[in-house]
Amino acid sequence: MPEGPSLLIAKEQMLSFIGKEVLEVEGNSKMDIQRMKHGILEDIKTWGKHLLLCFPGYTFRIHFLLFGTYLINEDKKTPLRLGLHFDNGRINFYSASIKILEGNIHEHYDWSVDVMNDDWNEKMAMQKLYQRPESLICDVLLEQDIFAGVGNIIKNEILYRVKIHPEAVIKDIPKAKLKEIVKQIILYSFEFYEWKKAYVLKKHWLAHTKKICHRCELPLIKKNTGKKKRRSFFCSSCQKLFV
DNA sequence: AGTCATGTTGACGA
DNA sequence: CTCGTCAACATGAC
Repeated sequence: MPEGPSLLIAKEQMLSFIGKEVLEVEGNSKMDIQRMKHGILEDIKTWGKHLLLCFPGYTFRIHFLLFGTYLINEDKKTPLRLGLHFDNGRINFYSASIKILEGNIHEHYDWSVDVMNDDWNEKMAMQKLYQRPESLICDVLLEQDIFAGVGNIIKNEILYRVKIHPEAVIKDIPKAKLKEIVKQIILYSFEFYEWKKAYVLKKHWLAHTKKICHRCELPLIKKNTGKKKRRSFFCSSCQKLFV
């Protein structure tokens, strides 16, 4: 469920609950989820991979981690982490991480680092890249402080698109190319969003989980790369360490 | 059936 | 203090 575009879809599917009173709360979360009972859901926001249920004076932050899911007006067998009932339906969250953020939500988040947000600031992202010349591009793309919402799929797909090797060092990548990478992150994230909504996301993957490079027919390399050791799929012929 | 993965945090030791 | 490593959480696709 995780990457940023999926969170935006989740939010859209829950819009009808905004402005509604929470009539009943259930679930095995250790947080004080009963606090939401009789609360009015003021707004739903997303920041990167965070889904934010905003109430007056506090916000419940839902993070799906690797396995988290949600259902609207449906149940499944796995333990319910959090269920919210409204007069027009209900939301169930499973194996998600839940935290409470006190006070004004804007005090907690910098919206300009969220790649799906209208306030996304490309220049700030570029500056943060320049500040990390020794980092590998595969690590930096997953940094939520720089590219909130980018996950491993987006990482692999955009590096394949721009023909940059995941183990390329930032300082070896020309600024124009770095800028192209940052622009592709935004472009691809919105394509991801459209494809996911249409249930055709996987068939548009060019690199992630793929075995063959469709450009040169050579086998794609599968390797855990960088300090984060997350799996990368790449073509060692098409994708360059130095440009 | 066993492996592994769209993720993050916290503990621990060097 | 910072860095790297590891465990923990927990589900479903293959």
